[in-house]
Amino acid sequence: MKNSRQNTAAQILDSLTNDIIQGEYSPGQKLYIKYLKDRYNVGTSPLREALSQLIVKDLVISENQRGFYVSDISIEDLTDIYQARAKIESLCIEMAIEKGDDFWEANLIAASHRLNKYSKSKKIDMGEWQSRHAAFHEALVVGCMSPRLFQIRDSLFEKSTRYRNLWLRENVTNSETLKINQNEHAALMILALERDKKGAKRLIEAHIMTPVEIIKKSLT
Amino acid sequence: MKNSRQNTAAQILDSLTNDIIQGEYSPGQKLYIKYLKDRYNVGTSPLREALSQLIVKDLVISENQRGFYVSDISIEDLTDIYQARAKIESLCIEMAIEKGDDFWEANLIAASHRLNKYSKSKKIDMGEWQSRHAAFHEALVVGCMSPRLFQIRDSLFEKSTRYRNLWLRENVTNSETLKINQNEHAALMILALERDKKGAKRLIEAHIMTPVEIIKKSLT
DNA sequence: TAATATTAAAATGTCGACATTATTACATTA
DNA sequence: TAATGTAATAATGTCGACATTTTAATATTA
Repeated sequence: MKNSRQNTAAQILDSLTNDIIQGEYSPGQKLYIKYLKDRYNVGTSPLREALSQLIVKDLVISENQRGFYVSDISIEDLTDIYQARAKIESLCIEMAIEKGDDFWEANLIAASHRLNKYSKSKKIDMGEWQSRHAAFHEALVVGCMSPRLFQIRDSLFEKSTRYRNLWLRENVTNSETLKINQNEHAALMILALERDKKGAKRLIEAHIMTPVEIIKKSLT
Repeated sequence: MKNSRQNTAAQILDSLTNDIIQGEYSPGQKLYIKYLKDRYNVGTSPLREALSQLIVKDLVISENQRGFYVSDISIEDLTDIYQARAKIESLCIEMAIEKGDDFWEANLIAASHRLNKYSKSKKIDMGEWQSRHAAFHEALVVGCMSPRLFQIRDSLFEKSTRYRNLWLRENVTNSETLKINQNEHAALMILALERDKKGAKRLIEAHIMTPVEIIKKSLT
């Protein structure tokens, strides 16, 4: 079976991206070509093509003749990424509130309901919760209708996920903070439906910045 | 002489990026591996590594077993990119106005002066003008102090440059529009120094969106 | 001993070869 | 003629080999 629509380079890119984000490789760690070839069972070319793409994605850095390294992390970078995320998300929501139509509203209400119901259920699978959580936030911004802004949003989210996961490694999710979170989500939806741009912007920025202080502590 | 701090892949990435942005290759054009190898005198590996990076930069797309193509352009993409640029630039200026200190102000005044003086000179070299123009806009936003937002700003600028250059191929720069432009620059600086966020945001967004309609016509 | 030089080992980056897949040109059939 | 099948040509994507450079280990000198 030599199938799969993707070529080896694309597959290895997915695996590597995931492994770096999940903290399988530590920040700053050297990525030896030979080791990676063995581990993922691939040849030099597709591996290096994947690493080249990871450089552009800021997950890997390289020095000529000195190889590849997982990108470093820092508190400055953490805050910068979250700050940028907050501002972009805020921008998307502002535009969504300006442009959003009935379908946007309906879809938002539905996504909110799905997240809300699941948050109150007895046994919570974190994967499922994250999926519904992401869907809710996407429903908020999708009305802004800008592919480029979504792309920027996604890439910033990917970068921030790395920090969040490094933090999750040591901390189990607190159900207390989950409830506060849930209230904010409800409030966000209402502000959006009321077309309250200022209020929605203020809240989403605070909402996104909330975990920063906690993650900061884990990093020191 | 086998020097240069960069490796072949990095060099070829620069050349290819430039050639695509300058319109050396047309949108949608197929990029044959063999042709590129001959043209840039490189082997398969570094070439494919560069092409892989160009995919992430949205300048190239690839289909498995069907090779690489220069990314297509469209009016929708043109407007989306410029719109996103306008919003990001606006965001950066807003943050710069909030955070900017005396040095930011001084540097802004200086950059404005350099652009202004050159714009009034008799013989204008377009390269030099663009350089001073870019420096002025950078002086405006640099106060926002966010590496990630700058990165986003740069990548969007690169993408928009492609459209602008495609347009410049057929149209010589109009000295009339240059003057209107120059007035806007002066106004921008004043608004920034007065810390008028709303005014500066409104103007910069309009300023960036100005060329869109003209480029649109060239594309049809 | 500390600093420098020398050698050995290891890792990187580039190339051309080759198997696989896609495309084109041509032939066959209805 | 149009549609389908077949052979040939061409292009892609992957691999391992190899030259070059870096790193580590060891020896030499002041």
